[in-house]
Amino acid sequence: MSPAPRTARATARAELTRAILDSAATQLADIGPAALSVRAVARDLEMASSAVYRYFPSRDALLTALIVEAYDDLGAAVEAVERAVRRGDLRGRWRAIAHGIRDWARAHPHQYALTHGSPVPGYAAPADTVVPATRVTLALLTVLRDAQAAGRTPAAGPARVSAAEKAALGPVLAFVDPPLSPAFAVRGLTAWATLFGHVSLELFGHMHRGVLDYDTHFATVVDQLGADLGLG
Amino acid sequence: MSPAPRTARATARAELTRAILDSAATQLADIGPAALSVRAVARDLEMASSAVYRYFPSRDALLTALIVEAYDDLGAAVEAVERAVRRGDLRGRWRAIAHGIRDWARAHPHQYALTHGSPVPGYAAPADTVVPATRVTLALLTVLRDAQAAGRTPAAGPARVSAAEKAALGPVLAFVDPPLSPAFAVRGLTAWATLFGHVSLELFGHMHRGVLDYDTHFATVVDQLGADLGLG
DNA sequence: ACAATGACAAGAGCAGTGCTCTTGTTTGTT
DNA sequence: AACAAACAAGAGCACTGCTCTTGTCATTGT
Repeated sequence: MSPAPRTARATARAELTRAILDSAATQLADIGPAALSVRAVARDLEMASSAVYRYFPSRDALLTALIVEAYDDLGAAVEAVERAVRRGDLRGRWRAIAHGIRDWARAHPHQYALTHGSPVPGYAAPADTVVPATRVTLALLTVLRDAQAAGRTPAAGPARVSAAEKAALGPVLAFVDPPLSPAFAVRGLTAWATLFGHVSLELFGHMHRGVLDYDTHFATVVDQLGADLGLG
Repeated sequence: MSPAPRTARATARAELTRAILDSAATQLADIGPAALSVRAVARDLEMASSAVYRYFPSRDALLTALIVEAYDDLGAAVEAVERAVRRGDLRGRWRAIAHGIRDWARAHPHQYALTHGSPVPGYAAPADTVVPATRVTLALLTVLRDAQAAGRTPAAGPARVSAAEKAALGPVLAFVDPPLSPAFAVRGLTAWATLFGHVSLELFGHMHRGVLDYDTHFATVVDQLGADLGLG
């Protein structure tokens, strides 16, 4: 993370690192994470496979870099569509985030599988990935915070949240400032799970193809969740 | 699927097939699906790797068999806990199903990843898997049907379901008899997505470890969904 | 009872993988 | 100019899924 001197060698290294990532990203989008091969990347760049290991110490490290990029790409996409909505239009912002997630996932199924599918076996997501992974969660929580600040309250649901659950929520409440009320947080986390559950079930082929019109149904669910959250 | 003659050869084949599946299942639970190796299975059974291919034409076929077994295992586990609840206790049945899914997933994380995680790359789930995959969905829909028959109605949510959404729901309504009302189906599908979304986010490490007490929070969410469904 | 047929196990082998080690070259620093 | 670090390339190891060939056994038809 140091500024890296602008020597010929340093710029060459930076360029090659990017080239490796780009080639890997292309392969990832084409054939999926498990079939990603450092030898194939090396072939694509017309270099020796052993040379790639000078830039990424292992295949997993390369995969990790791709995961970080995917999270960032998703985060940027969601933030972009959400930013385009008038601040006061809480329902619109919620809709933008929800559909933004699904649209991105459908456009980048392999990346979505990498970030939100089963973790690559024998591979534990390193710390580098958690910060970029937070971006869309933060966008969602921010909308909830604004809703709370605007005096909205979750429409339905158990009136009061048990003390145990309040404790269970813990630091989640303080992810935004001012902190979320437990009731809002519970509904918010539920909506979050519903969103990703829906996208996962759709993308991973669990909603029997042809039996359901995803576009329509997802829109219905999103609006329902929005209503549950008291956004409109 | 033919009754298979009871010759010495046939029984030997059946036994070896089972032995292969058992060894593969053990490996799967240990090291995950991607690391599952037919050569390792062959080593475990002290046979030539090429001999395994006489029983399963490819590694994917072996994986498919394991997926079917996993779905059946999950289905059986959920049905077992649900059956233990008094029929009239709709909320209890719902809770049993929900917690049954999560408990099974936590006890068999690799199997869960196989069934509900990202599909193994370059691998499309064949038709054999869809029937066993339906078991838990059917259990959930049956509870909803019974709730509907008992006069319950979804607590919250948009009063009426749009015509487009009714059409989108399509055959899902008729999965049980008598068919589900659209309002119930929407809520039910949403709850279904929330359930699996929650379990996936928890198991795949997206809910920041330590920040949330899963046991308590999941119970809260389940009860909230139950209330949304009008089950108590 | 015998011979033909099919199922089977085993081994060698191919093409591919991640990764390491060694060798020789280029670049940047003192 | 001298030295050290960074680099590319190649060979090689151990592994993978899978195929093909060879030889053996059980089952079946005559």
